[in-house]
Amino acid sequence: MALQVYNTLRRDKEPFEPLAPPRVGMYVCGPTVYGHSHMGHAKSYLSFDVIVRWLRYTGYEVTYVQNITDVGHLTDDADAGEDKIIAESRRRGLHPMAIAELFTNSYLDDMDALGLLRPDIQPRATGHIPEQIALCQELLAKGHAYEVNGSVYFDVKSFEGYGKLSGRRIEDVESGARVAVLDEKRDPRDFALWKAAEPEHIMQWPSPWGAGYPGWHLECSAMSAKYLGNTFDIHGGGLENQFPHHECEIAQSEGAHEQPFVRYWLHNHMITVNGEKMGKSKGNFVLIKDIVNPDWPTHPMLGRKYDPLVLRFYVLSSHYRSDLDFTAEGLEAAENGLRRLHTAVGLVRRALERAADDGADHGLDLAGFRSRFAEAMDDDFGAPGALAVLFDLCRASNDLLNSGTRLSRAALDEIHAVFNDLGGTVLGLVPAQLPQTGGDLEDGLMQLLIAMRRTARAEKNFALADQIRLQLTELGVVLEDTRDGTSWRRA
RNA sequence: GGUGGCGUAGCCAAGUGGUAAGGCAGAGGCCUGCAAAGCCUCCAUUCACCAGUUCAAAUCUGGUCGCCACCUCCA
Repeated sequence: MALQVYNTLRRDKEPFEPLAPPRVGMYVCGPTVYGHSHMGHAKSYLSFDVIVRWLRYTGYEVTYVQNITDVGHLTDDADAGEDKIIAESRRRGLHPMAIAELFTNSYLDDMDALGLLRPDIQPRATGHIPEQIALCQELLAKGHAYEVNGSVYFDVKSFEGYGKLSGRRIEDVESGARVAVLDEKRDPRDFALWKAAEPEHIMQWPSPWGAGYPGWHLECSAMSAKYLGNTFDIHGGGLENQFPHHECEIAQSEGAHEQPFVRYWLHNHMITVNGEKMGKSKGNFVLIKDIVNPDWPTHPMLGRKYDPLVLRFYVLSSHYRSDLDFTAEGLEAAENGLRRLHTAVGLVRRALERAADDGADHGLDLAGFRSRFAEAMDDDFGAPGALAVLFDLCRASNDLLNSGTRLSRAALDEIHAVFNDLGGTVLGLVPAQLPQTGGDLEDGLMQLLIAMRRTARAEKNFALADQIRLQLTELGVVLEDTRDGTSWRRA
């Protein structure tokens, strides 16, 4: 079955047919860097990470662009309020660019920890002011925008497609109910492309309309066009950005370029925490560092830190297009599930270490596992179903390795390759180095203790053998006796 | 109020017309000096509820109830 993707534009799954295969242009709305990344970011970027990985695994040459927003989004609404980065810079007494730098680095650290592939291009909004001004001019020239008092607004009524992504008819988008209407706008639904800056506004740039700064939505239209062209294949982002952000992007891009903007719109659904919406205003968001960074204070809800891959497993255990409730229990279950996967892979790797060229074949239908996995992923990137296939393979593989059959190196290599390809390359859950083992010294000491225990057991000195094992357990180290010898891991 | 989505076992979660994947938790067994890990067996006659279409529905249609998201900063 060929890849099917759910396209928000059509509200249905459809076959994925890129503009110029095998090339795929993909743009995902990146973070506004004014705070540390939270679970919402984890879900979104993890989802698109696996989407990119699957596209590449199946042969597409993906150019993955993800912006870094370091200016322009306001605390309030499109027309009033303060730039969030400037607000944070005031709180911390740092220059806005220092804030952007600080949280860009924080973001990248978190994403690296979770094993995300870096996007091919990560353009900054402040690095693309000329492109944004040019787009603004284009829209003015085409009659889609107008200038008032040094600000430029998009004329929503001039673009008939406005509302096609979010399913809103333009008449329904009644602004003014909650947003104070600015007198200078012709229509309350019009949105800012360029805002005139007060003299004291720190982040401002010269423009044909005077000193100012770009509006909310402009950067994504300008930067996606620069790096992916006026029409490209995939645009991803969080569901909450569907309206108004993505709707406005479409208006800007199609208004300026007069050709379709994006072929497939993909939206990931949201994170809740203990059943409640996670939001800035609720103050209940859980940071990625809360969960995985050992140098960060422990979150009271969690009590301890987790391997970053546990978080990855947790997110991938639900579909990107369904809501995910974040709970301590869920994280615990994810940790156990991930361990099961890692145990199975570890078993194969240990067997591989002492495998010989001769030996039995595995007798498994590995092609069958691969094709079932592909079927799940090809159905709108169904990671949960793909994971289930991997667990079936775990059972089959464990069973085989515990059965006493001596498998040939080639047979073990083949099993290992499936775990590596599907669990590692595609899902990013199987690292080259399994997390159970420590450094060289640690492992050396463990081998010493394991050898001493082996001697004790050989001499039937079970009291000593148990003492070693029990005291290690208290230290958080678990010993496992297998037919290939004793291994250890952190509890 | 407008728009969109969801409701599957104790929990998480696949499945979108052909007779309920997988994970966690739980029970029993095997293995083990004892464990741990692993393996085997069991764990939803049933998919919020009510009608309807069909040989056949968790899957389609209509209705009811409940939950959520967006419309306002958020991934």
